[in-house]
Amino acid sequence: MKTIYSIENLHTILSGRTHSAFNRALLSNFRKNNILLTREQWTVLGVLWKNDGCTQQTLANQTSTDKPGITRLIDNLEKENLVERHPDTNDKRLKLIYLTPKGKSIEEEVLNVVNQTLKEAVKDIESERLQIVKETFQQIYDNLETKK
Amino acid sequence: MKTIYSIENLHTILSGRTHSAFNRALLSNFRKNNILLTREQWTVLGVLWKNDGCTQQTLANQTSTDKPGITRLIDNLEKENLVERHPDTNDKRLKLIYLTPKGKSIEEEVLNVVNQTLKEAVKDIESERLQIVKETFQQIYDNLETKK
DNA sequence: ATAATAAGGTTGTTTAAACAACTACAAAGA
DNA sequence: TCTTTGTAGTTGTTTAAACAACCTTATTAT
Repeated sequence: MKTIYSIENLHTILSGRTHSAFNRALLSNFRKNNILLTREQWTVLGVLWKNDGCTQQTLANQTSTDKPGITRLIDNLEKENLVERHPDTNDKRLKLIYLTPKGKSIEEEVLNVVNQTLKEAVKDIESERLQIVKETFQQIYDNLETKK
Repeated sequence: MKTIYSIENLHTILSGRTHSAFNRALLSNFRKNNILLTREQWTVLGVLWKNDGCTQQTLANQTSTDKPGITRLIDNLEKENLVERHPDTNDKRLKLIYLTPKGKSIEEEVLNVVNQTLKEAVKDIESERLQIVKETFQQIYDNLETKK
């Protein structure tokens, strides 16, 4: 069983250490700007800012969160008055999630902080290398998910 | 404010989607082999297999887990009879974590499943590109952590 | 038309991440 | 010596990940 790369280094990549660091940095930058959101909550809002009024299932698909996760994220976003659940009148199974005025109003501020944090993260890294990272991560994701 | 790469794609990388997929795949492969461990528990055991009897603080440093996290991981590993806490006689603050015979015995089996899962993950990906991913992730991690 | 199947959401449970607050002990300084 | 400071570990809380079980409503098949 020949090993052409270091398994340990690989595991370090996939273990989520850098992902956690990004999460911490983003949360810290949110707090500095008095934004009381988590990364996951922001991700949900990010979908809604482009596609207001979509279903929870759509949110689940577009954020790679499972259905129970979306239920709880929406619960918390509702408590903060950022979104509202509107039952669909045609299909009573569906709940359409709409941004409140408050939810709409924070878009620019939040995106600024997100972009700023991403810039910090990739400081001094060539875009060609980022492109390779992006493609490789997509391929790893496909390798792991499509075989099921 | 010029954007030379897609912020959205970047966020997808750093959001942890691929990391979660790897976690799921590893857990699934563990279950198929009747190994009742999580990725985090395995990571702790991985340190102990090389450095049995180290302190919880060492485990925290080497696994990028915070101290409360290690406390609970060790709690669970102790319940499964995989490790034991031994208070240090010289420095009464320290607790040295030792593998039990059971904890030692599963090393080969667990590492086989981990390696197998890593191979699935990076199937058909050139090692040069993995190297770039590794280096880039290290740099992102440094960018985010060293500025604090 | 009715039964079976599928889809959308919710609830419950375990494990982990992050952070604050705390206890116990050790080391350093006055 | 005694006080201060630092280190190691624990407990508590909120949020999220994963997964199973469940309820309700739609759709499909017979």
